[in-house]
This record gives sequence, structure tokens and C-alpha cells, in this order.
Amino acid sequence: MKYSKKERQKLLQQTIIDNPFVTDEQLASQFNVSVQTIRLDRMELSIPELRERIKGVAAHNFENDVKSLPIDEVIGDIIDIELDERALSIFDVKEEHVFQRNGIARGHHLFAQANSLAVAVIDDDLALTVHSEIHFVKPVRAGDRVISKALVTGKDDSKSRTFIELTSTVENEVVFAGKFEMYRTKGKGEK
Amino acid sequence: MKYSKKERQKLLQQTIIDNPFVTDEQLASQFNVSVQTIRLDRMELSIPELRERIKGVAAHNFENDVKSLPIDEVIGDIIDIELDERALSIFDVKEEHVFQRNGIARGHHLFAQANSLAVAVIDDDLALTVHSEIHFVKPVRAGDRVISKALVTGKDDSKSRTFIELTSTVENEVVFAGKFEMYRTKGKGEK
DNA sequence: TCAAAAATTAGCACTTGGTACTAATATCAG
DNA sequence: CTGATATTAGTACCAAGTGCTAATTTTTGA
Repeated sequence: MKYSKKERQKLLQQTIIDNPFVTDEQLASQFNVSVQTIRLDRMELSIPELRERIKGVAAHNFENDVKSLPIDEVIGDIIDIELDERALSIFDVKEEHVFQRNGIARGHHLFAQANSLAVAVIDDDLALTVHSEIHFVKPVRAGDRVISKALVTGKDDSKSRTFIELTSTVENEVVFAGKFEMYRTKGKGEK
Repeated sequence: MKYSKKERQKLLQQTIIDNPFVTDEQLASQFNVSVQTIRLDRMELSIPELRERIKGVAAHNFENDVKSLPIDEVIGDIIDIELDERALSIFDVKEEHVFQRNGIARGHHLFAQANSLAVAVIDDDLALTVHSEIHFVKPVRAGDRVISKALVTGKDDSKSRTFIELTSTVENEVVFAGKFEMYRTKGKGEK
């Protein structure tokens, strides 16, 4: 049985959202209508053609890439940063980050946010975590907004090390704390 | 003055990296050569055509959106486990786990494997990481197969704690080591 | 029930940004 | 000057469309 026009258009819309790479021809055979019908549908719904859709996705990506190249490698959104001094990031805990069984966030997500922030705060092309001591102070749950603060507390230039103290809070309560020892390739300000 | 073939191709490459959305025609006028020359250049450098480039960027984006961080409950495949004793897991490092800049795996992936394993080895409905001290001993790269071993070394039943020693190796070389202090709700064997 | 309206299908010319291929020129180096 | 290399030109063809007209089918309302 064929769908009504409305139903088809609704499904069409969702299908294209799910997979913007689909051609009119594929859609036509999927919905058992002619290519022309699909085109009319797209027009009515103001859905651009395949190439324009792809360009859109790519352009979006590109923009994000350009201005978030350092940030792209980060878990959580960095909202404030002062290189070699401090940094702040937000991470919204969602269903997929918690144990189904008890709704508590898996430790490695909190660590990932912290570790990413520790890497980001270092003013260097390359920063690696060497050592870290961490405390999971209080369970975090889906829906919580975790704010991570990284503070550079010291350096050992001879060993190319930077020391960072990290605290994550939910509504002003500490949930995670850690010390990070990071390795950097170059000293501050070098090029 | 026109560039030499080599110079032009070098610039061409960079130009396309900087802006993959540029057409052959635009490139031709930019370098003051014919469109055909640009096409020959692209062929020699194996640079795909505009649409394929854009599709690549878009597809990359699409994938990355899905896999940017471990969503799965357990990171790595657990291949052997003896509850409350020891456990073993394998994690194959792929391109998406490493820094683009230097090809070294991001620390939180290694931590995630370790942490997942520490949680799994505990014979309890609910285990949480309380404290952890970790060392990133040696850089791990895409293509490496990381084998994590968790060993339960002690317990403090009065505090509901389990202590675990964890070692991750690549081809028998230690790359990551850590001690984990885990919290469990119930004692061993309880139900 | 039957005609008008709405929806669908068909067909054709044209567009972009190419590929694949052939052939003619231009340029440079020994 | 000649042969190799580089460049340009031109043709046919492709995918995935747009834009347009026209025909056919389906639905609906009086």
C-alpha cells in the first residue's frame, strides 16, 4: 500500500535527515513513486537537492573544524581558557554516559572531560598525560551538568612537565578531582 | 610570472586543503593556467574532484558525530574474566582514537578501557571507581592492539572497597599502568 | 455519478563540475 | 634543432539535478 502524500512527505523528511546522502532516485524507489513526485515533494518541503545538502553538511563541518581544531579533540565544551593558566569546560551528562543499572555516570567520561581539558590548557602543539591521580568524589547522573576547572599549578621545564589540578563540580559540589602530570614537547611561548 | 609545475602543484595542494570547496575553474584562473592543466595536476596528486572532496568532508563529519566518544558501556572486548580475581580485554586503537597531529592515542581511551575492565571484574551489580592513580608509560598509536589485564589485589569489606592493579600492554610492552580503588554495594557472593 | 481539482507521471532541454580520451601547440633542455 | 615535457583545446559522456510543459490518474465534492 502506498502512503498518502502527507505521510510520504513526513517520512521523506525524516529519511533525508537520517541520511542526507540519499538521491531522489533511491527515494523514489523506496516510496514507490516516480522521481518527479519526489522532486515536487522536496520543493514543497523546501528540501535542497543532494549536492546542496552534502555541501551544507560539509560546510558546517568545515567551519567547526576551522575554529575548533583544538577544541574538536576535547570532550565537553570549553567555555573559557587562558593558556598555561586555567581552563573551564562544560559537559552535559546524557543517558548514554551512565550505567543503565543505576544511572550513575561511568567514570571514564568524567576522566575524558578532565583529561581533555588538561591537554587543552597547555599552550603547546603536543601535550600528553604522563601520570594522574584521581578521585571520584560523588556520583554523577544523567542530566547533570559537570563543570571542570583546570588550574596549572607548576612546571618543570627541564623535564618538560606541567602540573595541573583539576576539579569537576555539579551545582557547586565537587564530584571529581585529580592531579595531572603532563608532558609537552615545547616550552611556553616557543615556536 | 607563472609558477613552475612543481610550485603550482604544491600551492594547489595547499589551496585545496585550505578550501576543499574550490572548483577547477577557480583554480585555473587563480594560477593562470587552463582548466585542463589543473585536472592533470589533480590527477598526478591524486586529488579527487570537488564533489568527492565535499562528500568526504561531509561523511567524515557524519561519522565523527557518531563515534567521537565511547558511547558503549564497555570499552574494549573482554576476552577472559574470573570474577573478583582477574580479567583481560582487548582494544584495537583506530584512527579516531588518536590525535590527528601526532598519531598518539588520547589518554582517555586507554583509561576508558582500563576503567571498564576494573568495573567488570568486580562481582557485583554496581561498582564505582573511587580513586585511581595511573601512568601513561608509552605512547600508543593507531593500529596497536592494547591488552589490558586487571588483577584484584585486595579488599576492605568494612568499607566495601576492592583494589585492582591494572596493566595495559602492546606487544608485551607496558603502555599504561594503574591502581584502582573501587566501591561496591554488596560483598562478594552476596545476592 | 461526473466534472473539476489535486496529485502523479512523463519527457525534454539545460546546468554544474566534472571524467576520459585524443590531438594540437608551446616550452625547455641538451 | 630536435625530442621530451608541459600545456591547452576540444569532444563525448556522466550524475544528479532544475525548469518547464503536458498528459494521465486519483480524489473529492456537489
